[in-house]
Amino acid sequence: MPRVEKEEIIRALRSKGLRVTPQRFAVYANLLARRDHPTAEQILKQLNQEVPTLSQATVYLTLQTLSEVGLIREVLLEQGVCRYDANMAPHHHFVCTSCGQIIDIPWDCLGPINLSSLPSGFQVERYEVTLYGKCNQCGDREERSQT
Amino acid sequence: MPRVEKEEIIRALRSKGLRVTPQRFAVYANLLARRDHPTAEQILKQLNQEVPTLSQATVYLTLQTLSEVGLIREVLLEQGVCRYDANMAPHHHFVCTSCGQIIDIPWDCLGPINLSSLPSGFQVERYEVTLYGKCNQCGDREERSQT
DNA sequence: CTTTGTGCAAACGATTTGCAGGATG
DNA sequence: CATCCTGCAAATCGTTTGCACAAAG
Repeated sequence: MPRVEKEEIIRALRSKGLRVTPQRFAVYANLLARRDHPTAEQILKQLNQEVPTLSQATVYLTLQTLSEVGLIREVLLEQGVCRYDANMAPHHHFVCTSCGQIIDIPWDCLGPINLSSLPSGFQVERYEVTLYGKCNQCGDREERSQT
Repeated sequence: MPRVEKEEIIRALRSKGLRVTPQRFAVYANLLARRDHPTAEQILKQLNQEVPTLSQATVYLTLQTLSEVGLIREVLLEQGVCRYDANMAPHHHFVCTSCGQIIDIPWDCLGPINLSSLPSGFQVERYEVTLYGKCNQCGDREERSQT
């Protein structure tokens, strides 16, 4: 769990012109501490154990706000739910087709993509790769059952 | 508009064990003829001009069915809506950050991705790249306004 | 004829909104 | 103390479901 300094979180929020409220702090800190790309509901559920009164609307609104100012990003990989990620470093995603788990893949694990034969007229600002397959655990499980 | 033979559509549906109904035919044919990754609602709206009585539920259900049997695929690139694509050839997507347009990028326009330095334990079955930037029209527009 | 598909309307789940009171800078 | 944020509940939006009837093979 990458512990992030309180001060750093406060600085980040202030730097975007956002007021530091206990709710906003809690949501952002929670997301920074997780690597599982939670949904708004999952964040709410987990936080309600620590900060008993955190309203649903606030979580949704806060995530939207943080996303707008660029402190977090949306991860859209399944129909119907929006997941969030506080890892703003460019990176790719691996989606396990068995368990649905989403794993961050550091940018340098995939070589740079050659865009030179892209039809002209496209100005690419950024890109990301989504890999689909079996994760460590699901791959192992499959092998064992085939034996 | 890539015209697809009626017979071919019927054959495709039958090959998946699906009955050929006017509604199913219309939805699939419509999606095959479009390159704009429409939402269920957009398909419904367009078809209701030709086939006046096509219910909302049928469109949603049909898209779900076609997606399950592998004749079409879901495209999840914005929060809250599911778009569909009848182009089943592997390909990438370009998303215009100005107009939101989604454009298919043929597989061969991007060189193969080097997966060799991926941490072990990942069995990649397939992948796709999402490019973000300015499309032809939006890029031009921007240049002109800067002059 | 058996089974699968359709239409309708109600149900649903995730997310958003309006508004009044509360906290931040 | 002006502004921004929160909580609550109701509203909204995309999608799904139950059920009775209709159509496909």
